[in-house]
Amino acid sequence: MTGVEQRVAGFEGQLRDAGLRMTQQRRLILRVLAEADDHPDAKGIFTRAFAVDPTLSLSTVYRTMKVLETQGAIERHAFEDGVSRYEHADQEHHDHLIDVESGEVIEFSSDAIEELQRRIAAELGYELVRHRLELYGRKKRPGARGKKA
Amino acid sequence: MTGVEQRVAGFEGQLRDAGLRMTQQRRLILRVLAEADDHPDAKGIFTRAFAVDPTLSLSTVYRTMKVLETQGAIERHAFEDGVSRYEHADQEHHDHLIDVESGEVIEFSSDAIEELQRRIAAELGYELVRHRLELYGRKKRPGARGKKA
DNA sequence: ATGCAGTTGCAACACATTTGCAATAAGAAG
DNA sequence: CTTCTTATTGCAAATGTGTTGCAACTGCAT
Repeated sequence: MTGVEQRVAGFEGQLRDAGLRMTQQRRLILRVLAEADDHPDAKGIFTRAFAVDPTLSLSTVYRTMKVLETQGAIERHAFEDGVSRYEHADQEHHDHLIDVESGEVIEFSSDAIEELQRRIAAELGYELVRHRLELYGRKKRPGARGKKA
Repeated sequence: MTGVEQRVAGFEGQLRDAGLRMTQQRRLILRVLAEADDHPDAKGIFTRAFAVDPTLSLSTVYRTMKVLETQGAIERHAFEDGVSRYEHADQEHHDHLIDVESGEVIEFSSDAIEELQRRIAAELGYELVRHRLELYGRKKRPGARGKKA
């Protein structure tokens, strides 16, 4: 819902407040991230941005991701494929379900699970700081109900 | 509880059944894993085993871990530090809580959370294949109750 | 004791990510 | 609008974890 323009402008303000500069490459990367509706990795971001500005370098993408993560502007995830994937952080907390066949990433959130995790941590004598929850599943055919006959 | 000897012998049988050989280095690595009560990474396993047999090579550790994982003898985990960590698989399923201050890994299991995950996946139209759940927490001081005053 | 695979050690390689460094460009100041 | 300071960039080289080709070696079945 939030406009891409506003989102980029928001990031820009955040950077400036931290004494950092809003460069052409950061603006570009920010735009790519704001427009992404998936969870691209550094190379994916680089590819999309490179299409717009062929002078951009991959290391700048990595460095920018680090800066943005520090600023809390993006979130980094590492699913089972090992590489870091990113998404902008202007949305509420959610976890991920990964389709083991297609690799597609579906976002979901569950208050019940959040609460349960907090309780489990508490029972172990810990205060929950954060968590990582990834479900790996296979799409059920609409017709099939439960286990296959 | 299970004796280290029996555990190693068990692994040995598994390997043999799969037409694989029980070599000195595998025996050694198996022993290191059986004796480990933490979640060492390849280098950690190598270091412990190397202390016993200085002719062992790191690549053998990596190769052995792959074989053992395929045999279902060990489980591989990748926490936030990125490297693969291993533990023997002769125990029931459990998840991990990592102490953000000390890095200590605590194991736990919860039927409630397992069930909840299955239900969430089902609601999204997926059959849960596996999951990854890691809680990151800070130890509560015994005296403190809930949030600090 | 013998022979055929499965295994090993080593070095080279693969890949994601980081970093040193000189050149460049934000953006504050004048 | 020019100047100046220094954050930032591109490039190449370096890391770090994990993999692999290959010749030598060794389980283990016979």
